[in-house]
Amino acid sequence: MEPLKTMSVVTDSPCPHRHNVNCGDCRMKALCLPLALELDQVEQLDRIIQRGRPYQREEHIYRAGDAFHAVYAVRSGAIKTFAMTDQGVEQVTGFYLPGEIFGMDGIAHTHHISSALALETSAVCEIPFTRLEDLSIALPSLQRHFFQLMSREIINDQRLVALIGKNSADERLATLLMSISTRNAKRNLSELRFRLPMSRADIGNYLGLTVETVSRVFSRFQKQRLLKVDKKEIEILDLGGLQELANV
Amino acid sequence: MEPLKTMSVVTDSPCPHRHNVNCGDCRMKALCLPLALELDQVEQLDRIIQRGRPYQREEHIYRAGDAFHAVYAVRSGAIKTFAMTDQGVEQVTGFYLPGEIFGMDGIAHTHHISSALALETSAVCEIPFTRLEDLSIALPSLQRHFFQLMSREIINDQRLVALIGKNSADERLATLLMSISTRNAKRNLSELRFRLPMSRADIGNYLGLTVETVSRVFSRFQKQRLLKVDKKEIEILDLGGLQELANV
DNA sequence: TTCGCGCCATGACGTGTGTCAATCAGGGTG
DNA sequence: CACCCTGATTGACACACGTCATGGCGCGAA
Repeated sequence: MEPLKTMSVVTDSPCPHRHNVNCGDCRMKALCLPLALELDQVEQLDRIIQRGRPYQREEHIYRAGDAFHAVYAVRSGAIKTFAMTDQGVEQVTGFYLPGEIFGMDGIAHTHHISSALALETSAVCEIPFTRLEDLSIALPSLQRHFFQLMSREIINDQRLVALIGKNSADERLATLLMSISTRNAKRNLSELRFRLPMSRADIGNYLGLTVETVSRVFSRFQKQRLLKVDKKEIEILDLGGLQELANV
Repeated sequence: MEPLKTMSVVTDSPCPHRHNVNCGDCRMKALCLPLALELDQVEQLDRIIQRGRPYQREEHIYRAGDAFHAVYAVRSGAIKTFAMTDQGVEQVTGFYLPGEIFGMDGIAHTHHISSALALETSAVCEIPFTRLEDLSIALPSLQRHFFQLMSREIINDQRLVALIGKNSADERLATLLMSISTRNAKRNLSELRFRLPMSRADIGNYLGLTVETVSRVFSRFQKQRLLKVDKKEIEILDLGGLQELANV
């Protein structure tokens, strides 16, 4: 057996969840807010960002009804956001991976209308919103970058509407898998082998399908030699075939 | 026959599409961008807004591929926005009524990725985006207001995802009708009688349904005495019943 | 007027996905 | 070890909605 890779969270370099990392040193800086900023501007942003201890699996970052005061960036792990319809039905609204921003739907109101929880142990940067607003006035490129981030969120949601409204179960799941694959590639992880952080139920909820259908599609994809599936471990055997199914 | 009501667009008071109206006099100012601004700030905003001649039915405000340089506010009429999937399938992404802002999905890129066209004769305010950004730096309340507008767009899209992913055809159409009804009420129009500006095909496309299903649901709603339907003219007979079906 | 064309409505039929139920594997606990 | 519990898989069946086809209505053109 090879030596243990990470003994504890206190180990200072290789632990992905350590929280004493500033933006300049963060592995995700190329994907995240600092993208459009000069070095000294990144330092200004850095000073307003708050980093707490990592969240454990199933722990909430915020809940619907909480006062809204920040947006969040994922540094490690995976986050799911979801809303409740007034009949008490959960609606998963998104899965967020390292380098991605979530919580922007809270800006419209004084309180969150959706919730966010960690799907696995996750480190999260908290960006107090009023201070981000102030800084955006001082740094026009930050303002622009944040407008663009929100616009991208709108585009993503619209694509999801199209996906759910017009595509079959196979196409929906293929699209989600391709999305995770390409997002992994951006983070220099394998685009062919990865572990899904969310349950089948979450996937179904997100894609407008039942758990049973999600399960059947996974089985079908295995029979067609598109995937190798072992619980949450996914290996893409035929990226081209999956891409063709996916709604790009 | 009674006297003609509006002889021409030059008539200065009752024509809903006239374009020589500034924000301060606009009937929609309570719903639109100026909402959060002081009087002198509204004047500043007013100076950057461009108002052209009204758009005719089926005329494009912008097309996918056009350079992005502005967001838009509807002053009269009705606008539909839509994207094309790369297989050439149209996806209607929204219907916009007077006082509402559209085009925010273009901010993320240098070019529009969706298109917008007038469903009927419509007057539209064009808000050049770089000037809006500049002004947002000078007027923090404008920056905040615009962040909130975009956030609201995100929330709307997420609700649409839930609607399409989890609700029946009846519930989807009821929700759209209730949405139009309440938006009409905000504009001091009747919430019980209105004319749908879009075709059955547009409704179906937006809600992830076929034209035939939309047609059948309208018929069903008439049999159940929820609605009176005459082509595009809608009269809501049982607002409570419709509300109950709607996903609020 | 008559023709043609969109748009809408309605019926017959097929099917993809939901529903319900049974079973299984894995992980935690006593 | 047995036990339970949650998540996942698989099968049988039902049904809501899509598909295909027909026909009507209203409107503009000739």
